[in-house]
Amino acid sequence: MSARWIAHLDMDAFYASVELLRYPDLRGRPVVVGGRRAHQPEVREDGTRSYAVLRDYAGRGVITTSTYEARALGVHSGLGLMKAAALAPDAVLLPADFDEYRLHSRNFKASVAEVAPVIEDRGIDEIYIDLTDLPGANDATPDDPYAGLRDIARRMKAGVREATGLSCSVGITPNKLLSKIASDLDKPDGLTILTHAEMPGRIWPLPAKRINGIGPKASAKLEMLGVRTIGELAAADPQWLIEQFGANYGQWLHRAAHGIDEREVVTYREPKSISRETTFERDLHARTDRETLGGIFTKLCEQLSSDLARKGYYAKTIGVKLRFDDFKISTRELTLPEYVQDAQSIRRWAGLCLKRQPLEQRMRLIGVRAGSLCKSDALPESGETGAPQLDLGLFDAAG
DNA sequence: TCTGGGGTCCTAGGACCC
DNA sequence: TCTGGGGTCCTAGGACCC
Repeated sequence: MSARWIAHLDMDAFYASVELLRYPDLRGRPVVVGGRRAHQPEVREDGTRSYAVLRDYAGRGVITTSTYEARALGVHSGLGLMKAAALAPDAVLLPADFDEYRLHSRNFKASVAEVAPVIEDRGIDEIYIDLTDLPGANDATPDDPYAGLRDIARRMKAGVREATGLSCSVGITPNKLLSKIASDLDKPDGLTILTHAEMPGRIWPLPAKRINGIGPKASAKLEMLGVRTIGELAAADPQWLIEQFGANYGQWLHRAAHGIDEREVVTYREPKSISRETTFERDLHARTDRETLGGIFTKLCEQLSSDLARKGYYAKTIGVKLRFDDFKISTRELTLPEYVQDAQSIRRWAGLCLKRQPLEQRMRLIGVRAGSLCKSDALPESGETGAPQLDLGLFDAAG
């Protein structure tokens, strides 16, 4: 296999940076985005703006993004707003404006595509780019073996800035796994190019959880086993890792720690599922809040239906998800006798799923999910869908 | 006063079929 | 009375990511 060059490009503090574009007077201040009921800035009579600050926020919600000034105070994404308020009461709080972020997202991706067209979408603020076949990618000068890659990266970064006014960080390595780590090494506005030769110096000292795919659970277990850094993970006996984590994950851990990753840059993927969920303002109970819940549930089904229609999909499985007051999650799903898209059908099947849920506990979230998707124009002829897989009388009896 | 909303992938048991 | 294996589908839960 010939060597590859894969870039990972990550927008710097994306949502917060977009907000700073329209509220430049906030530059330099700690700013966080999040909270469904956060207040819009108000314009005073003298033309200056007044902003909501964290200390005034009451209710549910987490930080979606924060500026680097806020992060310095310990306020980063995922943190509950109430906890964040304790750390940084004077930080400015702005509501999320996803339409605006999506607009900038499209713009930055389009500008990168003009430099390098083989792009894998990884959400609203990051992409992988395959640079392998780009002219000049392997150009070197006497003082810089990566002069060609550096030039490509500079053109991408300049294009992103021109298209959006925003900065991004880029990592370039032989694969996605290493590039993802590399793009984070020099944030913000960074550029890091490295190969396997630099791993011992630059990658192995990092904590194991910096590897994409080692989350809170795995890293806690690794730590318990005395493995803290990627280097320690690389030094671990692969057989021992398999014993601890199972064949698949154990083997993957070993390979990841050695920077081995053959995954291709995938330029298009069909969606596997589409879902809608919402967390309530306060916990609700199936009995005492029946009508409120019913209204929310119906609305979610309608939203899901219009999402399916807009994207051109039908679904053959429908599922519901509940999150209870203790944060435990319960899901139920059904494979349907036919493909559905309309809100009434979704609501009917989702209702059946709901009937099979335990409903004693208070709930904080409800969600509806459509799976086993099929493009509208590729639906099987009616009659081909076959007989119902389940005797629905079963559920009536179960109540 | 904890903890959003949208996804993907993996595992594992049971049903069912050959 | 004891005893197959393999393959696929369905379902629930859980880890992880942005």
